[in-house]
Amino acid sequence: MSDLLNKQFRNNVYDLVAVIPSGRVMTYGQIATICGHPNAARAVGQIAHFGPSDLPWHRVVNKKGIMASGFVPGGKQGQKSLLKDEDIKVVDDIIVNFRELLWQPKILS
DNA sequence: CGAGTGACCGCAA
DNA sequence: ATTGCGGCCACTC
Repeated sequence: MSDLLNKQFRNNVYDLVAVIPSGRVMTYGQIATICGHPNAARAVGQIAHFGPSDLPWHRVVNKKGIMASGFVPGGKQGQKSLLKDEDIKVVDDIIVNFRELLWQPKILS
């Protein structure tokens, strides 16, 4: 049972991250909340760390709008480049207009 | 099986 | 406003 729930949570996170459009960012807390675990932001980070690299983790940042990843291929440098490549301006590792770029999905289907 | 870690968040002093 | 602490969840040792 618990295993299934854990798996579901992971699957949810994967799905959500995979749906993040280019030029948009999302916070761990937001993802965790939408997944059904409001305070499982840390878990999202763990899933991101051990999860597949097929997903745009570089669009996932912490509540401060700072790139917490740094673990993505290329390190923070690559991360910043990727974000900039998507019209996301980053200054001092902080996303500009982060509030505006924050993508809020309309409830998981 | 038990304990520790971590790409976090929120609240209290 | 800033700093410190706890709590939650998943994964590894």
